[in-house]
Amino acid sequence: MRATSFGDSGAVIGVEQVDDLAAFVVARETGHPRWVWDDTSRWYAPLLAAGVRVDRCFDLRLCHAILRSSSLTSDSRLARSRRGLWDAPAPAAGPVAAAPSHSALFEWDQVAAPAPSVESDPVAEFELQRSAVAGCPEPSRLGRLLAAESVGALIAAEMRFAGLPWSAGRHDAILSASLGPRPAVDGARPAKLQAVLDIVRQRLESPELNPDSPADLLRALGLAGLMVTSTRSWELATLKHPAIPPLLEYKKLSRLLSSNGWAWLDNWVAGGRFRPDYVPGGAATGRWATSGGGALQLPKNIRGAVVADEGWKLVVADASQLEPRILAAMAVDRGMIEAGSAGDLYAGIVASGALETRDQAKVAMLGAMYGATTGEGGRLMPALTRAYPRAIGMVENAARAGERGEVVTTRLGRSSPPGHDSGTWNETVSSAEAARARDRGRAWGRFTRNFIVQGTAAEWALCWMGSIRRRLHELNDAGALVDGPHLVFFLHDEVVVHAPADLAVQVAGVISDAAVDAGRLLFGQLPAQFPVTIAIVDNYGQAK
DNA sequence: TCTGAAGGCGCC
DNA sequence: AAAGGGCGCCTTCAGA
Repeated sequence: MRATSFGDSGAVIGVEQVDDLAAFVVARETGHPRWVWDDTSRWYAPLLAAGVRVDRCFDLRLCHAILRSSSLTSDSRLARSRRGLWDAPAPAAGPVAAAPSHSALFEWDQVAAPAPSVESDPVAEFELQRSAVAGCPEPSRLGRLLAAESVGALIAAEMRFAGLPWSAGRHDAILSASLGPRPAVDGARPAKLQAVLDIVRQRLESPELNPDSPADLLRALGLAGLMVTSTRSWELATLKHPAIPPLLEYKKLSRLLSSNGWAWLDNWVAGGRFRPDYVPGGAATGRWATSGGGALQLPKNIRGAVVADEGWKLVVADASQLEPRILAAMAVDRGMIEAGSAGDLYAGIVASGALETRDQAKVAMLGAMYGATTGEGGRLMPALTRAYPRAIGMVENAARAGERGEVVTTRLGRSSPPGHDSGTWNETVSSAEAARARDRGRAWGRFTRNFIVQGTAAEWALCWMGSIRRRLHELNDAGALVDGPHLVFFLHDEVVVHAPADLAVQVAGVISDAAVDAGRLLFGQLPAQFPVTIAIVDNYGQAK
């Protein structure tokens, strides 16, 4: 493979043939280059396997996706170019692969860019991206986003490499306690699940009932005189009938078995580690997704199986009330920022006299960010709007923009996907069609309303993690990644660090300091607080 | 027999 | 008690 070096002046310093990737990277890493590559996991996974860490990178595919749709770069050559190879979705990680045999690898400092040539050529793509950023109205903001997105990709690869410490024994104990022992035959119902089902069948007088089939269950409920339009748990819970409690219990247990039962354990845990396939930028808002293993839906009732190694601790941290705080800061709503300054934002809203109870404050804020129109959330909106016109005005504007088919943009510059075609609304003749078009428009408005908040919160989280990573590296700059404290889990506004016990308190400090860093990266000197709640525990189930 | 949609539910 | 945003995964079920 080939590597091209750029210098500060923007000139190409040299092009080299690379035979041993790991040795090549190790030799240059002391100069703190930024490694530019087409896909982080593809290049970094083999490096990690070879015991090599890198500080900084630039992930061309992830950054291309941001620049392709950002409203800040809509005039760029990149945004106007036809969709191509760089617009393809992330390749699935799969097993840790052998070193790639083609494409190119680059290091970069600060460069200016000549014109691109071949579409699939990473050098051309890199230069196209650099010119898009340089020519946009907010290059430093967008630059921070691209750096944050890229460091996220490094972290995703490192977390997959390190794995989440997982005790198969504890997991089995949790399953056995609620479901009964693992059945000898795969696919058979465990004893306790079967026992609960027997009671349901008996009380519904429906011995053949398949409780996993909504249609069949609906039929059986109807025959028992229970009129209900769906089999959702919350709807069933409103019914008074002796079959309902065991049925709800069955649903809970059955969910545990099918999603995180023994089959999941067999598939996803090996050598005491759970290694999810993280997909940075997997959601349109910039949130991560995962592919396989359902890592972002890890149920609370099995988190006790996440157990620190002997002599190690889990440092679990989550950002408190992140999204409303993000909204307050992006809108520069001084009143709402002030409400969050003493600790509990919702309590602060009550203290300001805007609403009566903490519960009201919470429901109203969620309603504002999600677009509640009815229910308590909808009813409380006028009071909330009076108290915090800037913050609420910001999400309202985002909603209206979405309804008009316009794009909205996060703090650092990630834009929403192209919206619905607002033109069809006026052109439709049938009133039913017009109503559908209006509903679609409003649904899109709820999406764009939430997009600016969720997307900016995702940016904050990336900056937070990036800073945690850098600070942890300072605690362990000589050893291998897993010899010192390292990130092992990320869940939108929550992180878990696996740390030697004697460093756990220091790690907690790192995580708090990093939250301050993240606030500054997004909002400068604005006095917005982003407090984190931290627990030092032996297993994840003990946190919160 | 395979595939995709729908119903449902776990997480934030 | 229920409603608003983002996801992934499991099961059933209808259609090719």
